[in-house]
Formats: sequence, C-alpha cells, structure tokens
Amino acid sequence: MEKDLEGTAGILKLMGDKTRLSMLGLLIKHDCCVCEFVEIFNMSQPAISQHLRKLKDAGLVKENRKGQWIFYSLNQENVYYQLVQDVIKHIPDQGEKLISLEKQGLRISCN
Amino acid sequence: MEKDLEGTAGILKLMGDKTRLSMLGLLIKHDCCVCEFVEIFNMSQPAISQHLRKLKDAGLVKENRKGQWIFYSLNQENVYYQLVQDVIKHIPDQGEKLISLEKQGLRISCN
DNA sequence: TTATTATATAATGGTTTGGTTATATAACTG
DNA sequence: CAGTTATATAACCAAACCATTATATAATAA
Repeated sequence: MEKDLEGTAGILKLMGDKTRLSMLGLLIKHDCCVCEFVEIFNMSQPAISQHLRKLKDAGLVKENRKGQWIFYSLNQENVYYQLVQDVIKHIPDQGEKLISLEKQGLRISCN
Repeated sequence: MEKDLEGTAGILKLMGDKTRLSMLGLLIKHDCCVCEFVEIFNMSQPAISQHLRKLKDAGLVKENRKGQWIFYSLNQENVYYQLVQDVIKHIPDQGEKLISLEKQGLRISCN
C-alpha cells in the first residue's frame, strides 16, 4: 500500500489543481469526453487538453477514441489508483456538475 | 467528511511537495523542531522555515516555543486533518529518517 | 552588555505552472 | 474532394513556486 514518497508527491501535485481534481472526481463516476470537460469548466479547449495530458502522462487516465470523440477514463491499473480514490472521497460529488449543465439545457455534443 | 473542492485542492497542492509531504509524515509520528528538519532535509534553514510557514498558514501545523526552540506539531483540529491522515497512509514511514540520522551520529541540537 | 544560537523575514532569481491564441492533425460529412 | 468538428500541440506570457543569500528578531549564555 505504501508508495514512494516522490511519486506520491507528484500525484498529489497533479491533484492539487481544482480543475484536475474535479476531472478525477467526474471520471470516477463515469468516462468523459473532452467536450464535456470544456463545457463544465468553461475553459478553452487547449487548457482542458493540457490538463488531460498531464493526467495521462502520469498514467492516471486512459483515452479511448470513439470516432471523432476521445473519451477519458480512470486507469485502475495505476499504482496510485487507491490514493486517488482515497482523496476523492474527500470532495463533493462532481457528477452534479454534469447534471446541472443538463438542467441549464446546455447540450454536450458527444452523446 | 466531504470538503470544499478548492480547499481540498489547496491542501493537496501543499502536500504535493516532497519536503512538505515528508514533514507531515514525520509530524504525524511526533513533534519536530526546526533544526531537526534542517538536518533531515539537508536544506537551508530559511527554506525549511518557509515550508513550515505554508503549512502553518493553511492551519495544518501548530507551533510551540520551548525556550529558544520552536516545535511544530500537526493541528488535529484542522478540517482537513482526516485528509492528511488518509494521504500519509500511502507514504513510507518517515520516522526512519530521524533514526538513520541518529545512526550516522549526526547530532540534533534541540534535545 | 555582548556573543551565540534558533528561527523568521526580506530580497532575489531561475523554473514551473496554468492559462491564452494560433496552428496542426484526425475523423466525419456532403 | 472540400468543409466542418473534435482534439492535440506550439508558442507565449504572467503568476506562483522553491530555492538561495542577507538580514532581523528572540532567547540564552558568558
């Protein structure tokens, strides 16, 4: 269960950004497509893409292309997956963010 | 148990530095004096002082002066204390660092 | 009081971070 | 094919980060 100190610090640093932390909180509920993140975080598409790349470089998420869309999911094989789970228990349910977008009638293109 | 997303991200960012993460890992075992940290981390005293200040500003640690020394301890009243505990479970026992210093015969002045 | 020791703060500087805009790539559509 | 849509990458920049050295403060010791 215990992991390398530096590796753990690296994961915590990644999670120490509210956008990425929220992304992980969403992904633990269900896979998400890039365009969903763009809507949810009201941030430029390249900004989202770069956050996702950091998560992917760390091996925390995987990508899965479906036609023109790319869906991201948590990589449960990552050695730090348990840490991620333990941390996410401490934040509010991020699934709400998608729901509230739907209620606003904001369409997300990938579904 | 769930806390504000931004607040949590802030704590994670603080813990996302290997020096501070290790400090917390030590403090969860026992209180430490500044000069102990200086020895352990082989880093300038101001650097240590500034890390401790960040932890203190976040309310994660408390200080307690004993004569010319200042001892730091974890602030168990902090709302994020449980998060800190949950995270520290994932790193190796940092108490070893003090023990290995003693074995090297490196004196720490505050005891 | 002066000197020493422990710690904090200030000033500085190189590196990293996290956003932006512009551009490239890949897949779909007509 | 050309045009559109989804995503990634590149270039850029301001702000934050983390260390250093220099200096200030507080307590102790002579």
